[in-house]
Amino acid sequence: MTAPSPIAGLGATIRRQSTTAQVAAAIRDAILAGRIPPGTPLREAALAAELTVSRNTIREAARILEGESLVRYQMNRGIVVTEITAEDVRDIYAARSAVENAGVDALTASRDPAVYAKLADLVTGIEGAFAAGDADRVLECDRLFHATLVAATASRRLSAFHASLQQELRLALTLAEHASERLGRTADDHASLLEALHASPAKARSALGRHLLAGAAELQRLVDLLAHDGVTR
Amino acid sequence: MTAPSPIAGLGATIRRQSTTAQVAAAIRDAILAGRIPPGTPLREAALAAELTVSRNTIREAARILEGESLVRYQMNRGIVVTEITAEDVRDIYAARSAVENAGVDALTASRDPAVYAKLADLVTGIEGAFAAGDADRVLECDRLFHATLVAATASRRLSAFHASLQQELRLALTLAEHASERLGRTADDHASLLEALHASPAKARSALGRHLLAGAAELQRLVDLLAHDGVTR
DNA sequence: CTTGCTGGATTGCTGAACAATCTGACAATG
DNA sequence: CATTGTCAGATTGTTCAGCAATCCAGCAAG
Repeated sequence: MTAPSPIAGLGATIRRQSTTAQVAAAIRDAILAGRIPPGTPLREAALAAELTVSRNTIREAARILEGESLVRYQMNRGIVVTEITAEDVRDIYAARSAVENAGVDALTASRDPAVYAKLADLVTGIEGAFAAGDADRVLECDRLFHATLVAATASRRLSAFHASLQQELRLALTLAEHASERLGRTADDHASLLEALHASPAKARSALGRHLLAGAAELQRLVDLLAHDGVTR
Repeated sequence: MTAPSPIAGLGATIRRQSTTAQVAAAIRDAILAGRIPPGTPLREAALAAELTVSRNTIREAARILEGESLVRYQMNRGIVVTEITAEDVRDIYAARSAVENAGVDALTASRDPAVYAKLADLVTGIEGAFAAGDADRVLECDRLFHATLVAATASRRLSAFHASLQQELRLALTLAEHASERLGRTADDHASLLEALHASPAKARSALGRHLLAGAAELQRLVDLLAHDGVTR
């Protein structure tokens, strides 16, 4: 089954990235870091010049990002960074709920101690980062916590979908440069959530439901607020 | 909130499709219809000539299809129609199970009679199509049945994800030009599944689980079989 | 206050080009 | 005879210049 040359255990594979992929990554990073706010039209010529790359390459990269719904193509109007509405937030949280509940089912069925350990680590990670005032790391650990939960389903596609949902949420979060009150509750929530995961499936489900609902409500409020101020458009 | 010119109720919107979108649609159809079997490399120049379109346009379309995972890009080797493995089938059914269970939860919570009616219609549609020997329509109704179930969650993203999963499965099915035995059980399964949906959430979940598991097993067997014959590659 | 027009900006798509890379075959080598 | 080197042809990755269609803002006219 393996390759005919089991010479060395050099696990390192040479990674050649296409220019298109690099461009996509660059733009993605810029968007997720909030350097390009939602609603901004991306001028192809400008981007091409900026990245010293052909306009066609930009377009291909944009198609990729469109597939991740980070960006939308408007006919004859070009590329626009996706704007997240309160309705979108509701939808995303509904989807997350469905997917993460599957994770809960898988975990409470397998009771895999490795997963529980990882989750516990992440909870302490959140608490530590919060104490240190490192907002980015709090969010990162939060993301990983939920990703780990979904990973318990052992389905690559579910994990990918979930990652995409979290990426979209991050898009909304860029508007809200570190809402500190939100971070406060994050730590407590995850601790009690983990507790519920150790208890019964039913408790876990309802705890997760509450956790997500709270997050959704807060983010929705935020999005609505900023939409009224009309920073973009 | 509405447009400032509520003149007429002409619901028809002019639909201008980009060439890229049309090309993507054409290729997608060809793939899903089995006209281009999995594993086939798509030569850009040939496609461009065939569709009387520029090579760049083909590439953009391919990026779109890549996002739907109908096609993969291999560095310096170009576009290849995605091949589905038995492992993929397992993964897809796991994901479907998670998503459709969310549909079950939503439906058994709302008890929306409209949804039940639609599902009942589709079951009779399956039975009718099967009696008439119309395999395509059977599969179509099957798809719609499950899509309707997921639609009960009222989440656009969940529905989109589910549709994508079903599209991937269709990719595997092209190999198996109408496995007639499979169709036989489909009718019965859905009828009893609908019954369970009327009963309790728990019954519905387990019925759905059995239904999907059976489908997965059959399709996996099929894929493995065809993989050994090595029709492609 | 709507309509019509106009010029500049930008997109959608094309067609040609060229270097880098892959593929398969064939010769050379030990 | 299995491995390695070499070479030509095919194909991809990317660039470039260009043109028609479309959008947009502003301004003139009704």
